Amino acid sequence: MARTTPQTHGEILAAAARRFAATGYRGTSLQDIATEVGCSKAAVLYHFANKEAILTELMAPAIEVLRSLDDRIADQPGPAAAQRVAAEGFVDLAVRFRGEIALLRGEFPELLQQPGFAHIQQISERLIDALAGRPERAAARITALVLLAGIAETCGQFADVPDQELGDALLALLRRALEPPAH
Amino acid sequence: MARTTPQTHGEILAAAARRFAATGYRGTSLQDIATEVGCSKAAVLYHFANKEAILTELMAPAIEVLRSLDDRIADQPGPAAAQRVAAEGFVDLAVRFRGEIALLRGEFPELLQQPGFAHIQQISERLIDALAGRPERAAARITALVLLAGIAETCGQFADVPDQELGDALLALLRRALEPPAH
DNA sequence: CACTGATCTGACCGATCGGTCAGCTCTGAC
DNA sequence: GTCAGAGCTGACCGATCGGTCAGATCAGTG
Repeated sequence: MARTTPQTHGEILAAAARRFAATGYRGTSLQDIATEVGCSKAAVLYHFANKEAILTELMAPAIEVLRSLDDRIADQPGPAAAQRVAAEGFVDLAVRFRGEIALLRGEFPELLQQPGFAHIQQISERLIDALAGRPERAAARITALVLLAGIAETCGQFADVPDQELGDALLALLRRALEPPAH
Repeated sequence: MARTTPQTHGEILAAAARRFAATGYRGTSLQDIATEVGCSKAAVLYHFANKEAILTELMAPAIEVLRSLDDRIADQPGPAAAQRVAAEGFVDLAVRFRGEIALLRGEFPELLQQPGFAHIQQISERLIDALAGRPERAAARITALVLLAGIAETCGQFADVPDQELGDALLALLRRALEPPAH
């Protein structure tokens, strides 16, 4: 019965990803994950300090890319370049990590308030400003927020669309919808 | 101590709306609502059959408008007219009921699967097809879904924006972003 | 006055949650 | 052969959840 394999850690991650995608983070219990893996709930908590640690590890790669996108946007010389980099970078992020993003489906607000994700909210703010181009205009901010939230909320549903096709469609949408920055 | 007023029903509804808006449907317990009202949890369940019944009653007006919009879309002679009616009707719905929609923030997927909201999902499907204009094209469907989800997810955050301004911004966004139907 | 029905309460229920803990088993090093 | 430690288990914990129930309170009616 006892597992001699130290790969349980990875199996738990994979099982958690499947369960989170199916029923959400809150809607998935540690027992659900344990059952999917075929081990006890205590075994899950042997490999991870707590439930949030599983989510944090699953999201780590996506968060790292988001953080580097934030840096790249800050390095741009002007709002026009920042908007272009933000749009392309965010679409790339959404397409590449749409599986991971889907795990958070419908739980962004709550999860972003957890201690481990506090800085994500600030990055999102800057991303919205960059996308808006003219963040002082309410309409521009509304546009950027709708598009950001819409892509984040739905990209996980397009698991069967090829990366290239999805990326092209989203980028075309952003180019049509976003308002160009001033001057 | 005992309330002689039969207006508790309304007070519970108002309190539930506040709590749902603050912490979401799942994140709000019957005890939370009772505390906000200043009565016992049992009193809440005296006025409502169960927790879902509170949400159902809160959402009833918005759902009724959504249903009538669905009918109006079906009555249109062609895809171009259907797209126009869908866009204008959905924006109007989102603006007028952005308070109610905010209650569902981040819980659409789970809540739509509850028995009382089963038909909403089918209406949403038809709304997306109408907005897409050319639903046979993947890119058009992606665009429509992103915009629909984005507006639904964010409109509750614009409580301080006047109806007119928010409606204009959203409608302008849809007109820029949606692809015209074939003919 | 007695009675009724609407309103509301506190105590309680079973289920489930995230998390803890003592201890078992097996493997590899010495 | 012995021992340490990694991996894992089942039993258990306190908290919280939605929901139930018997009964208290009170207004209105006759």
